[in-house]
Formats: sequence, structure tokens, C-alpha cells
Amino acid sequence: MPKTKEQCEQIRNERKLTILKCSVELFATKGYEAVNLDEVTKKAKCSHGLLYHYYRNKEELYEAVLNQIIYPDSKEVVKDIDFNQKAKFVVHDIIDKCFKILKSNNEEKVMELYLLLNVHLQKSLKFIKKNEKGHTVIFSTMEELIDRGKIEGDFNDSSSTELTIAVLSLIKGMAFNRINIGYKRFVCPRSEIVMKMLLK
Amino acid sequence: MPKTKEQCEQIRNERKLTILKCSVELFATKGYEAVNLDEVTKKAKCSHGLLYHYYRNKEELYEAVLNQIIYPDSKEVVKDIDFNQKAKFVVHDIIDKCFKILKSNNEEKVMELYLLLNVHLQKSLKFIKKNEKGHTVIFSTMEELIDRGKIEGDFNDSSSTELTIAVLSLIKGMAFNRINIGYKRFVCPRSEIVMKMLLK
Amino acid sequence: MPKTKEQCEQIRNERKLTILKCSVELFATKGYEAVNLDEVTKKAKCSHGLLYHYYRNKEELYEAVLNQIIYPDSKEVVKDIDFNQKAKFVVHDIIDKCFKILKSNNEEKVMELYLLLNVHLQKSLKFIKKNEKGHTVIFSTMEELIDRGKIEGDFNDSSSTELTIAVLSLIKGMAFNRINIGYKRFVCPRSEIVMKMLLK
Amino acid sequence: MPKTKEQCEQIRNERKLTILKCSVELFATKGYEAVNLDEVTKKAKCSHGLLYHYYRNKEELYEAVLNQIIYPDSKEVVKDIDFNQKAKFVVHDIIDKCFKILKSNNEEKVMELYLLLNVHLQKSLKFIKKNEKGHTVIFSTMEELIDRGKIEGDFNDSSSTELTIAVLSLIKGMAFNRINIGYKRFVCPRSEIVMKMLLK
DNA sequence: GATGAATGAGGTTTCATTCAT
DNA sequence: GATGAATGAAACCTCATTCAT
Repeated sequence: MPKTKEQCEQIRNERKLTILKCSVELFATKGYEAVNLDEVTKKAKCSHGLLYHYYRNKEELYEAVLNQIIYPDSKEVVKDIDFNQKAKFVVHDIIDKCFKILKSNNEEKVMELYLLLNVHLQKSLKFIKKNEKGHTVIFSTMEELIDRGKIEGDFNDSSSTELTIAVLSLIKGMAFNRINIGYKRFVCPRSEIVMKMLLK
Repeated sequence: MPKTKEQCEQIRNERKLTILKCSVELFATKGYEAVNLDEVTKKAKCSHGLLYHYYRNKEELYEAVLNQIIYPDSKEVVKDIDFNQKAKFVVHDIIDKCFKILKSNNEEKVMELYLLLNVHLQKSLKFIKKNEKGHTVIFSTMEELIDRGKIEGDFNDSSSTELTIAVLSLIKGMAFNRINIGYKRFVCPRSEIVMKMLLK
Repeated sequence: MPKTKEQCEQIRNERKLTILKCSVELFATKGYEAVNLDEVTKKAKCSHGLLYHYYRNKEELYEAVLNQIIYPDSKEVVKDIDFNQKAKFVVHDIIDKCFKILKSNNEEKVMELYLLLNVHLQKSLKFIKKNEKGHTVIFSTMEELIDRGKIEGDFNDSSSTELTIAVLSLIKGMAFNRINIGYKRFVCPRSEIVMKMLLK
Repeated sequence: MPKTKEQCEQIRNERKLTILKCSVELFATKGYEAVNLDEVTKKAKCSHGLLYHYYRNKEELYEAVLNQIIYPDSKEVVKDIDFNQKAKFVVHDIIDKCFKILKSNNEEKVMELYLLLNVHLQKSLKFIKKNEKGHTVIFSTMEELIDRGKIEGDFNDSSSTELTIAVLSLIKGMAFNRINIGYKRFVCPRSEIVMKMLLK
């Protein structure tokens, strides 16, 4: 008697997720090229064959990491935030949320945020170009909020694009530091400092 | 007529420099592991043999890139700046200098700045750890300036480390964007926006 | 109500035959080594497990293809032919039968004829050597007929072996073309042309 | 002092040719897929690296085998033949030349003739389609000769295409036998038998 | 009977590095 | 100083085969 479809489906999904989760940190810290699939299979405790049973090749695995872990997370960053507040509070909350993740010792979340912010930097991978959702979501969200903040009279009148870039670049740079320096030595500015760039 | 010692020396140095310059962009954009020495030799129009004649291996080449191109540049960034002004003007000038490089179409300088800011991120290379001069120079310079700015009564009293991190992270993030987006589409905030984080 | 033994037996045989039929074309066009059992299971819409339930391994599957499809077919080619005619008519009918198959769009039959004629060419498989029945049946049949044709005074007195080889090689070559060129573009000489080699 | 360009060129060409020659027989007897590059490197006494230094991948190696060994040979088959004779003598000479090669114990030449006649059968390789020169050269040469033979009043009036196919298929089939059966057991009909298909 | 997840040996390919000239 | 042929370890990837259910 064969396994039921549900059982198969479940095993399949669990294993695929395990492999995915095990590769996130590696891709984030080492970069696509430097990742060795041997490390992945060892971490995920599976054979090469299984990895290739689920993902056609290294690229497809990376794509899956982005599409199933990183991009979905881009929504999670703003999930708990109340968008009905004034824009300045929303922006503050987003920055704060990011910094909280970076200051936490939840390496997984840190990696995901990092990769989310930097996905588009992997120049050699063609398929990423089409896939800048990660960037887009967070970028356009931020830009719209800054526009709203201006209308609400809280933000200064520098170009919204410039301000968006400034804020996101700063977070991006912080994420770099966090990854590299590690949990213990990481120091993070208060979000109020960042807000100063925006406020009148 | 055989070449004089000086001529030899000169040829030698020119060739070495060519190789070095050709590898900067590759290391910067692709990361250490993803760089293929074949590309380097092709760009530098030299043979594998010659590359290995000058540099013992890939690591040593990268080290040379850092020590001879990147780190020296970290001084160049602050070279033309008048440190006798009030700190707030010095800081402004440094940020401005960085942004000017990023906005220029001098890819070489852009790469160098980028690498300078991110050298320490190549986790897998042991020798980098000991060699955070790049970071140190620019970091400690900035921190000292911010301290001075506070004394001079211009900067707010947030922690200097926090402020330093904020400013440098922002520039770092900008450099990323520049590298990835390219000269034409790159947008850069005015340095005044960044200064707001520091000023009272 | 459980299945009766006969039903089981029937299902079993049907499944086995399906698998066999699905592999014939693959083995014929691609050659033993190039066949991928994944393709077979996909074509036969069965699992890997089932395939291995019926056939111990790839070699055994190939052996079954030969013994159950190809070799039996070697008899079928001469099945409807009236061996009581004069030898020259029998030979003509056999050639004609082969050409008819090749000119038809019955890919299955074409493949079988092709494989029948070329089984022995798969050098790397040890077990085939012992198994040249396919060759033997058709070869010895043809040789005997040509001998008879000589006695009947219709065929010229070239060596029978030579003539047999000539005729069969020609058909073999035709089958190759047919496989490769496909139904539409395939052109086949009339059997009368081939007969000229034999006739006085 | 580096090797001179000529030396390099020579070494290069020799090594490339060695590798090529060593792969011809393997590709011919086993088929593209079944060839293991390990065998090739062992036969050619070189490392994997060198093989890939000269040929980008397995396909390119096979392509080179065809373009540099097999196709050029298609001209060699007809090289020594006097095309100024009557067509029937030319055709006879060509068939004879082929049979001579097949009957010889020059395995290399046999392989080349075999591959020449069957190149287009490797269905899975895309690039072969465009490259049927081998086929074309020999095919169109033969067809033109048969046309001429008709005009000269020697050949019967069956369609030239049909006759060409018949003759070449026969040779093709013979080559198969030769490859498989080996030098000693190989029996070949006299070319006169084949000529009967063509003559009035 | 039947499934497809899982394995791992072995194939193809890459690339830092060496070395004769 | 300079070349590029040559190496081989290690990467990526395939596929026949096994096995728990």
C-alpha cells in the first residue's frame, strides 16, 4: 500500500522547507557563488540526490530561497504595523521593526532581512532582474509613506526618492554590519536618529 | 641594448598595477569566491604564469588589492579636505566627497570606495580579520569628528558610535545601489539630508 | 470484492506490456545507454518502484524488450508470407513487407523492425552476444531462401552469404533512414531494385 | 623565455588531434551518450583539465570529431577516384573503395567511414541537424553520378533518389556489420552485386 | 500491486595552481 | 620577465536503484 497523497505531500513539503531554511543563511553570508551544495546537504541532512530531486539546480534552489523565504518575509516586516497612524509613526515603526530584528539573536530573521534588502545585488544571476519584488515592495511602500508624511505636514520637502534611498540604504548598511559583526558586538542607532532625516 | 634596472623595475610595476586595477572591479562586484582568475588575466592581457609570478595565489592578489588600492584610497577620500574647519563642515565635506564619487561615472573610483566600505564583509577569508584598517581608518576618523562636533556645539548628543554607524551605513548602502543600478539610474540624496541626523 | 487471480494476472500483464511498449521506441532511437528510466516511467505512467517490481534492472528491461517484443516480431515479419511459392517470390514478399512497414506511419512497428535488425550492435551489453536470435532467424531464413532460389534457377550464382548480407544490410540502412528522417520525408526504393542483386 | 608561438601552436595541435583521434572510435562504437570522458582522457593520456582546455564540453568535442575527422574524410573517400570515367565506373569505384576500407583492418578508417555514414542518426544532439554535410556530400555526389549514368545509357530508369538511397543504405548496413562483427568474421559482397541494382 | 522519497556512485565541468620553456 | 599547456581536486549534476509505507 503506497503512502497516501497527503503523506507524500507533507514529507515533500517538510523536506523542501528544511533544505530551503538550511540554505538561507549560507546564501546570505557567503553569496551565491561561494555556497557549496555539500554544505547545504550536510546541514539539511540529505543526499545530493534529494536536493536535486526537489530543485533542478543551484540556481533554482536560490530562486526558491528568494521566492519562498525572502520575498514573503518582505511582507512580514510590515505585517504588524498599523498603517492607519500618521505616516511618520508608520515609518518609525518600520525602521524600528527592522532594527529590532537586527538587534535580536534570531539569526534566521536577520539573514532573511539582509537578503531581502540585497537580493538585487547578485549581478551574475539573470533571473533576479525580473524578480525585484523584494526591493519593490519595501521601496515603494516607503516612498508612498514619505509622500503621505509630507502631505500630513511632518516631513521636510526633500525629494521623496532621495529620502527613501537614504533611509533604506542606511538600514541596508546596518544589516551588513550586523551580519558581519554578529549579535554581540552589533551596535544600532536609535530609529529617532534616522527619523531626523525625514522630519521637518 | 639591455634594459636598465630602472626600466625593468618600471615595467614590473606597471604590469603589477595593471593586474591589480583589473581585479578591483571584479572583486568588488562579484565577491572573492566568484572571481575567476581567467577573467583577470584576460582583462589584464597577461598569462596565468605572469599573474602567479607576481602574486603567490588568489588570496595574495586580493590582499594586494586591499593593501595597495583600497586602503590607500581610504586616505584619499579625506585627502583634500580641510580638517581645520569646524567638525560639521569636515563631516559634510567627507559625505559630499563620497557622494560625488558615487555620482560620477568614474567606475574605478566607485569600485574602490565600495570595496573600501565593504572589505570586511568577506567572511570566508581569514586574513581580512586582521586587516580592518579600511574600516578603522574611516570609522575612527568619523567618530572623532563627531565627538569634536558635539564639543563645538553643533551635533546632538546621541552616542557618537551610533551616529558614526548610521552615517557610514548609509553611505555603504548608497554605494551598493550605485554599483548595482549603474551611473545613469543612480539617485543620491543631498548630503544635507544625512547631516540632519547629526545636527542639533 | 477482491480481485480474482485472473484479474490480477491480467492487470499485471497489461502493466508489464505497457512498460515494455513504452521502452521500445526509446531504446531504438537513443540506444541503451542514453535511455533514462525516468522517461520510461513517465511514458508508461508508472512509478519507479513498479518498474523495478517487474524488471530487476535496466538490463533486464532491455532483455525483455528484445525477448518479448523484438524477437517475436522477427517471426511476424514473415508470418503472412506464403513459403510455398518459388523462393524469388518469397524473398520479394519479405523485402516488400519490410518496406511496407518502413513506409507506414506505424511508428511502433517501424521501431520494432529497426531494433530487430540492429539489436546486436549494442556492443557494451554483454548478454546480447548470446542472444543473436534476432539476427539468426532473419539471416538464416534469408540465406536458405537464396540457396533455394539458386536451385530453382532464378538467382545468380554469387555466394549466398554475400547476397544475404547485401539484402539485409540494405534493409537495415533503410530502417535507419526511416527512423531518422521520419514518416513524411522518407523515400524507399521499390523492392524490384533490390531483387536485381539476386536475379540472374 | 616563453615557448615560441610556433611551438605552442604545434603542441596545441598535436594534443588536440590526439584527443580527437582517441575519441573517434569511442563515439563511433558506443554512441555519444555512452562515451565516458574518463576513457577518452585515459586513451589520450591527458587530464580532464586539458580536455576541457581545448574543448568546452562533451558536445563540442563530438562536434570537433565530426568537423575535423569525419566530414573531411567524406572527401577522402572519393579522393583517388577518376571522375572522368563513365559514371558507372565511378560509382563502382566508390563502392569498391568503401568495401575496401571495411574489409581492411584499419580500424581507424573503418570507424570514420561508419561515423560518416551515420552521423545524422544521433537524434538527441541538436547541432547535428545543421551539419549534415557528411550526408550531403556523399549523397548528392552519388545522386549526380547516377543521373549521369542514366544519360550515358548504362543505368536503368528507376528514380535516382531511390537508387542512391538503396546503394548508400546498403553500404551503411555493411559498415554496421563490420563494426560489430570485427575484421576477421566480416564478409562483404562484391561491388558487382550492388551494381546490379543500377545497371540496365 | 504500487508509490515516490531517498540514496550514492559516478559522470561532467570548473578553476586555482604548476611548470617546462 | 613571460607564456600557456597541463594538472587534479573539488565543484555541480545525473540516474540506476532501494525502501518504507
